[in-house]
Amino acid sequence: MSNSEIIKNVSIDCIIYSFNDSKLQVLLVRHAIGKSVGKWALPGGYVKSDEDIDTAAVRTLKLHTGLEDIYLEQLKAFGAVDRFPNERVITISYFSLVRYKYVVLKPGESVYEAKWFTMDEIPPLIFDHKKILEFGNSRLRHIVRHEPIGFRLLPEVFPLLQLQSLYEAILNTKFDKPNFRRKLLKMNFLYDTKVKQKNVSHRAANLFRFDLEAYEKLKEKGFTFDL
Amino acid sequence: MSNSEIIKNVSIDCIIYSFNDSKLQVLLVRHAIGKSVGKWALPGGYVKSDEDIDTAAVRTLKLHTGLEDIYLEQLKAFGAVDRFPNERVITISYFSLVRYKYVVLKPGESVYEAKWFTMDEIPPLIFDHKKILEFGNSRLRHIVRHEPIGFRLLPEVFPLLQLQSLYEAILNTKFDKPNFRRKLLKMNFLYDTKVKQKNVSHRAANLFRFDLEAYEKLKEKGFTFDL
DNA sequence: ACAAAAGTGTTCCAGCTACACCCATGT
DNA sequence: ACATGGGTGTAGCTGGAACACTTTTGT
Repeated sequence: MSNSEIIKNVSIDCIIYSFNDSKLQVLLVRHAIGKSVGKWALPGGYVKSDEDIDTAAVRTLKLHTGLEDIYLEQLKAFGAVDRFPNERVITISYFSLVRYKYVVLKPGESVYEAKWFTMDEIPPLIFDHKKILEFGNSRLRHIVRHEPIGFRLLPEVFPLLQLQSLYEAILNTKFDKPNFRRKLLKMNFLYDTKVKQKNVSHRAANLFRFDLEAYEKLKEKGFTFDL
Repeated sequence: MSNSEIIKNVSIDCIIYSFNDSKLQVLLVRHAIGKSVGKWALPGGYVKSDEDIDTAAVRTLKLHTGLEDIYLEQLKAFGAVDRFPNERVITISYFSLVRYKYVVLKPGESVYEAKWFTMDEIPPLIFDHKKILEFGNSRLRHIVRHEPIGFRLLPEVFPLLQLQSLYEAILNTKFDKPNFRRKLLKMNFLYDTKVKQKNVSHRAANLFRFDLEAYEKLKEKGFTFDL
């Protein structure tokens, strides 16, 4: 335990998304202490006086998922006077995309259960966490169409159809398979590993990898991802 | 002066944009009291314990511009440990678009000068305000292409070419006049008032008005503005 | 008459949509 | 053999880019 103080008025909450079983999932925890014992909430915590807010978010994320070096972006600060009972706490929300299989759920301090939920299973949440989650969802839908971040939810190599289902699930649409394929390949940041799927009861697909470096170069040249 | 307390660890800073003389401008103020006397800064202030953060932003905006009911959106929280000297202050930045001619600059309390600057005239700023401003600029460039908010910087009625110059200035590009015109008109949220410009030494242009209601309806139907 | 900006018309072409079709692999 | 998804080809349409052209107003 660090010996540094916390800032009483500022907290962090993280929306942690993953993709499994063809569905978008979000990580929730049940509080083991404090006013909200037993209730579900977004994983969160306070900011320490000697750490940056981004560092606090990384710490929170690691605490609940064991993961570091993850896509993590600030979402929005929520600061209604009455959002937190009795005290004034402004929360800064973050959102994060993780690869489902890499996460080993381990309830951290002050939490006795951590669990993935699909969007139609979300239980009642404490405070304004439902609002935060909804805000995150709409941001996710937006950003996923304008930046190639969907890859962060998939294994490092993946068949194209899996990428397509991911987008279909998040955006709630259908894409034409041949056209989706061509469109993405033409963007030139998907590297064909030439490795094929194993043990599938149909023709094995080639596995692709997202080439971040190639994407960065394209972006410098004015390319913008748009789906 | 309100009798409510302020939250010591949380401040608000506003990036207030306007458009004049074919250029994007931003409002800066010079501090009259405190550690940064005489230095230029983004207009800001503290959050009171009995007001929402959005309310604090609206209050700050009104203090410096006299304006209410303005486009104002949260940008991002900045919370590096060392961003503020000696104390720990996390700031929540907002950005706002106003109509230049509606603003009467009146230095408020604790500020002895308020002034518009174009982007290539920005003086040194206190703390991390330069970083905040740059973040705001890139957000502005992004949002302006994906939501029709450019109108907030223009008079309520405007000729199309003025809209085009606005976009050209913000995005630093050139558009083809006929094509720009057709593209925007086809979107069906510009209402032709049929009123013409006066006293211009060339054919008078029709003045248009942004029809928010029409735009909202289009959005519901899945339309997305893209420039 | 001329300058300057408003506004219209039209050609050409890239890129997207829609859909038909063939390929590979496990049961 | 057939079901399932992988992957290619292509005809047709749409919308945007480029640019020529006409119109209106003030000096």
